[in-house]
Amino acid sequence: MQEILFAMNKCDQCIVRQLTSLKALNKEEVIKLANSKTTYSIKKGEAIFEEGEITNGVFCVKDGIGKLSKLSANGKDQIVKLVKSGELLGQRSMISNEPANLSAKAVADMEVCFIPKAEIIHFFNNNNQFSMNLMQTVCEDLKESENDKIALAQKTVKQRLAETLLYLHATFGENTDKTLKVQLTREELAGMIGTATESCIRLLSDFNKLELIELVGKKIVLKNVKALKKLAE
Amino acid sequence: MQEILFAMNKCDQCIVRQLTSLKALNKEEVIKLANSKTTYSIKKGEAIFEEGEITNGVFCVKDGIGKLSKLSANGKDQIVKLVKSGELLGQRSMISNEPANLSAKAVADMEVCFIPKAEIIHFFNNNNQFSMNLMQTVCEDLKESENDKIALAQKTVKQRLAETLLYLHATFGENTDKTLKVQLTREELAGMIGTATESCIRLLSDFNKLELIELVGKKIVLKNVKALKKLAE
DNA sequence: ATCGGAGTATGATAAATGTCATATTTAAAA
DNA sequence: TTTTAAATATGACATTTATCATACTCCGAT
Repeated sequence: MQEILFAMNKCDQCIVRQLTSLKALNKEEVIKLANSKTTYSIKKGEAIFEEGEITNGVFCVKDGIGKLSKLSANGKDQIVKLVKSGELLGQRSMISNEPANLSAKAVADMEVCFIPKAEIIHFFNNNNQFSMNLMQTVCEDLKESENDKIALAQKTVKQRLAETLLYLHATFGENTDKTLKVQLTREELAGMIGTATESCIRLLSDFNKLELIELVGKKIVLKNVKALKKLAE
Repeated sequence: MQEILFAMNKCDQCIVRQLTSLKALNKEEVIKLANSKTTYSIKKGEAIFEEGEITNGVFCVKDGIGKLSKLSANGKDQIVKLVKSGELLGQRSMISNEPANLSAKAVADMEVCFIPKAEIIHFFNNNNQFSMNLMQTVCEDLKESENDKIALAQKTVKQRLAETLLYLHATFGENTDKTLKVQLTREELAGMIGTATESCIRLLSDFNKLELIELVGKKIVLKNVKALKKLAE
C-alpha cells in the first residue's frame, strides 16, 4: 500500500498529467503508468531520439525545450516543431509503427519520462477519453503543420521571421531582462523559418535597425510586437 | 430482413470500405453506417465544404478527385492536399470540434458519402480497431504534411515542381494518351508547389524544352521520369 | 587575463523567383 | 463554324534570397 501510494504520487503530482492526453487516466491507470515509466535528464544539445530510430514508446516532456528536426540532403537541419513541458514526443511514429521520421534534441536542458508503447496502447484501447484526447493532440499537430505549410509557401522570409519571433515570444516567454527565453542559434532560427543562416542574420540586423527588436549579444528582445505582427500579416 | 440486407449492401460493396478506417467495421456497424449516410455528386469546381464551415461529420470519397485548400491573404489559393477514392475528408476538424480549416473542392467530378459525426464517434468509442485505424490515418497525414513542410523550406521551385509532377503521376496515373489523369490548371499546380502561376508556366516550358515532359495543350505527359526524379533529388 | 574557435555580422555578387505587360492558344458557347 | 473569355505563354524587369568571402565578437577553456 505504501508502495502503491508512492508510485502513484510519482506521476500523480507531475504537471505534465494536467496538460496531455494523460489527464484522462484514472487512479489505477496512473499507478500502472508510474510503474512503467522511466525518467531521463537530457542536456542541451543531446538527442532524445534520432531520425530512423525505433522508439517503442512516447516521451513526455516534464521540463525544458526540445526541437523536432530533420536533416535534409543539402546538410541543413530543418526544425519542424519545438516542444515544451506538457507535450508528448514520438506519438506519431509509435502509432504508425514506423521508425521516427524526425530527430528530437534538447534546445535547453530537459527532463523527460519514457512511457512504453504497451502502456499507451493499453490506455488507448481501454479508455475512450484518453484515445480521444490523444487523437485530438495529433489533429492539433496536423492543423498546425498545414498552416505552417501555407505560411512557408506564401510568405516571404521576412514575414516568416517576424511570425517565428512572435511565436517564440508567445510560447516560451521572456527572461527578466526581456530577452527571449528560448535561445536558439541563428542557424536554428534559420532552420525554423526555412532560409539560409546569413539571410536570417541579415534580417535580424534589419529588424534591429528598424527597432522592431534589439540584439543583446546572441539574445533577442522583442521591442515592437505590434509592428512585428503587422509585418507578419 | 430484406431491408437490412439491402441497406447493408449499399455500403458493404463500396470500394471505399476496403480502403479506409471503415474496413474495421463489423456487419452490424456497416448497417448502421448505410442507414445514416447520405450520398452526394459534386461537379468539377464545386465545393464539398468551405473553410470556416462546421461540417458535423466526415465525407468519404467514392470517386473523383478533390483538393483541400486555403485562400491566403494575398488572394492565392494554397492547395494543401489532393484526395482520391478511398479517403476521408473533414476528419480533423470533426475530431477537434472546430470549423473546417480548409476548403474541399472537386478537381474532377466526385461522388462522396457524408457520415454524421455521431456515427463516427460511436464507432470510435466502441471499436478499437476502427479508432486505431482512424488514428493511423491522421498520423499518416501528419507525417506527409511534415515532409511537405521540409520540402517547401528546403527545395527550389524547380525541384518542387518535378516532385509534384511525379506525385501526380504516381498517385493518379495517366490516361491512354499518356497525359496525367488529374488535370490541374497551371494556377492550381502553382498553388500546390507554392509559387506564382507565371513561374510555374515558365518552368513547365523549360521542362518541355529539356524533354522531361511534353505539353499537349493544357495536358502534361511525363517523358523522362528518371531525370525528373534526379531533378527532384 | 588571454587565447581560440564557434557563432555572428556584413559586403559583393549571383541566382532564383515574383510582378507586370502583352501576346497567343484553347475550348466552350453562340 | 465563328466568337470570345479564360487559360497559357513569354518578355522585361524588379525584388528577394542564396552563396561565398571575410571580418568581427562573444565566451568558455586554458
